[in-house]
Amino acid sequence: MTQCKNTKRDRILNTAEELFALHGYDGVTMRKIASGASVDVALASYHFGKKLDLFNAVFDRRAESLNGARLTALRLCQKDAGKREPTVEKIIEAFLRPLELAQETADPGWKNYLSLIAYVNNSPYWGPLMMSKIFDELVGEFIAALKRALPQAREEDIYWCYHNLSGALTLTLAQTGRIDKLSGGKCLSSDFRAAYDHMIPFMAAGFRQVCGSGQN
Amino acid sequence: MTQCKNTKRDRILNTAEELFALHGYDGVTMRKIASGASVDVALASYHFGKKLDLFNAVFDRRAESLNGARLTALRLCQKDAGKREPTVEKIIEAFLRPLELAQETADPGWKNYLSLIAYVNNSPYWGPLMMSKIFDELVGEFIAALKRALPQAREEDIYWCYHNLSGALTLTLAQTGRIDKLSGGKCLSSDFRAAYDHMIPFMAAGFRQVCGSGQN
DNA sequence: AGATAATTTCAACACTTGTTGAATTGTGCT
DNA sequence: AGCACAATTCAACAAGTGTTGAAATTATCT
Repeated sequence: MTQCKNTKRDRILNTAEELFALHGYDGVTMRKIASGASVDVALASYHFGKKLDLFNAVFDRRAESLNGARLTALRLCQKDAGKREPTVEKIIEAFLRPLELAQETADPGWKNYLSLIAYVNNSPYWGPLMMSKIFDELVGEFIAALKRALPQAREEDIYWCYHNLSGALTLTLAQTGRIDKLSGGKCLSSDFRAAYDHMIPFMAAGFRQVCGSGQN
Repeated sequence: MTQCKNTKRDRILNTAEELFALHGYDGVTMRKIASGASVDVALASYHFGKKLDLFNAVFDRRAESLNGARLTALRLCQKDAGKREPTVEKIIEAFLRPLELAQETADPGWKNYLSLIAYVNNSPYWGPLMMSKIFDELVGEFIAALKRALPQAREEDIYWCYHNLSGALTLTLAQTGRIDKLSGGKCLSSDFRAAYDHMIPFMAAGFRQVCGSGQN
């Protein structure tokens, strides 16, 4: 767990994380970051170099921890399944639940971080530059597991289904609050539990529909 | 259909559309727009006022046309269903197919516009400001239809399912090309037909799973 | 053709941007 | 204490920002 030291260096990272998630890379200035962190402008450059380097530092900071948690969840559900392959539902749950946990932490940094991931993943400019280096390996593991759970599926179908999953997840991470208004308050973007409790069976059913439903 | 006059005014709109979709509001300068449109900087201000007004003009330009097409598709599938309610699948298809058509137009403006919609919809800052005024009414129609098609569903479940649909759609519109790399070229973001052909049954199955499956 | 209005360019404004080098303060070590 | 080094601030830079008013050009109409 990334602890929340109150050094100026970490305050810069936290503020940058929050502002980049809300306004995107170009919508944030070094001065706003510095001001939000109650720090001189030059200090951010001193610690991180160029603005782009700071952006990358924010992006990388929680990556290992997050990937570790998700991979552990996958390994665990594979262990639970014994010799058989885990269910599609279990695999998807392993993919998603660690995010719910992160978002529910008291530290708002994780919420901001995941919102930043959503921003990057949905951006035609940043997506191709940033997503692969951090997430491709992990996603590959999950896709491999899904292929084994759906052995009769065509490979491309798996990828299209994953694309749907990734999109729904991305919008959830973004925390736009749109569903709050649409539903008239009946649903809340901040109710992560409800979001994932609905997403998991929804996505599992979609996978089975498109990829042919064996017993998994 | 918004025609593609080559007036300088329209060139400004088209270039702004393209750049806003790619880099977001703050990632684009009036000068880059002007330069891309081979036009003086001051002309954009002359025609549209402030930068934010230009952004709104781009956002509004194709809205009516798009909403009209989607509503027509909904009405048509309702007509086809006669006295019964249309299938969940048919409703979702009416929601999505007009977008595919738009993206497949020769004019790249529609692709850019929908990518811009994706940017706005996924942004915690812009989403709440811009999405409602244009899309709430239309979305309300579709959700009402889905409620009737799934009469035993709890209202909140419908909204959560719609949220999943909206997220997957958003990532598709964004055109990040991420699936291209992930799948090693087996899937292409630019293959809109394949994207929607997979999305429709996937989403319908998700809705039925979460919202209880009557005969619709 | 000539008058009027719409369009387009030019030049400039006040302000903000990221970044840097020098100066200052703080910290840890012996 | 004194020294080395990291952390932090200050001041300033050249470049880029949105916006505007006046001038110049083009279109429109009688």
